[in-house]
Amino acid sequence: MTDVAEQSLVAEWHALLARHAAVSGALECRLQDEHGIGVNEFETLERLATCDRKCRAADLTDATHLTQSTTSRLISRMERDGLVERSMCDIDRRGIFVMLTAAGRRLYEEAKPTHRAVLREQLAGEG
Amino acid sequence: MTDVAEQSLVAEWHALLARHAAVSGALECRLQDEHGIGVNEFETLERLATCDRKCRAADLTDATHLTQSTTSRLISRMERDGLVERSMCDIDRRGIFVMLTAAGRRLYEEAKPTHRAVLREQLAGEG
DNA sequence: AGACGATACATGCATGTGCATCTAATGCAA
DNA sequence: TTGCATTAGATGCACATGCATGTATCGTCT
Repeated sequence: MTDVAEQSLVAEWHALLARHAAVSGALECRLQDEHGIGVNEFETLERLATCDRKCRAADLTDATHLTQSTTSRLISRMERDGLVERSMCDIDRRGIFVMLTAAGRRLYEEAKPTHRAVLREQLAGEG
Repeated sequence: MTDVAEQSLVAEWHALLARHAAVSGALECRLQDEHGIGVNEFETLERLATCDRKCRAADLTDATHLTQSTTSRLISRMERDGLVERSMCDIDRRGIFVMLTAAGRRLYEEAKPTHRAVLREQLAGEG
């Protein structure tokens, strides 16, 4: 690999880092300020809202790119805040289902326009 | 904005999230396993190595997309591990200079091929 | 010179994170 | 059926992170 090719690879990585930092930072601020949730909470709400209201914990791990343990605690925090509920998974009693509460669905609907607006601002003309 | 345009915006964001998670996750693993450092440590080493060996703390904050306090602690950890040194900044006594030690420079040179290899694997054919 | 807001960095504190591990349930094999 | 490796999720622990704030210095204005 030539030096110039390597440099462009590094530049691409730095661009990816910068874009991720910009978008997730902006989302984090706006979602926190306007709705009191973070990016991971929003992604979790969205996944649950578009998943027939019933979702395994492992599905949420995939959706958020977090680890299994972090997902477990995220669910706990959201449960504490009344946004989701855990329920026993009858087909596999090791697992759990996570479901949106009414408050969780309401918060998702409220936060969604903010989320989309930030994406429009941050990703404008770069698709 | 049409629904389809909104969906593509969301898809673009999710693609960015996935790419970031894949590349930074792979870098984190490989750099940790093979050299005992994380992505932020590597970016800091690289910045210092390509910056005439002298850098203000604030410059490192920019390079890593971290906050100021996190950067301060990152420098502390790297100083504890013998990779960098803090020195008084004579032109502005509020600030500090951060410099690579010989060990820090050696570690950077060792880790750089790993870093580039992971970028090649992860970013292949997507530039 | 003296006062005051701005800037650079450090730090106390609460919280988020991953790793390793634990428990319980599953599936498969003997 | 019993035994054992595997899987789902919870949790103890150490550590990283950000926010708010503290300290010292700088620059400017009077």
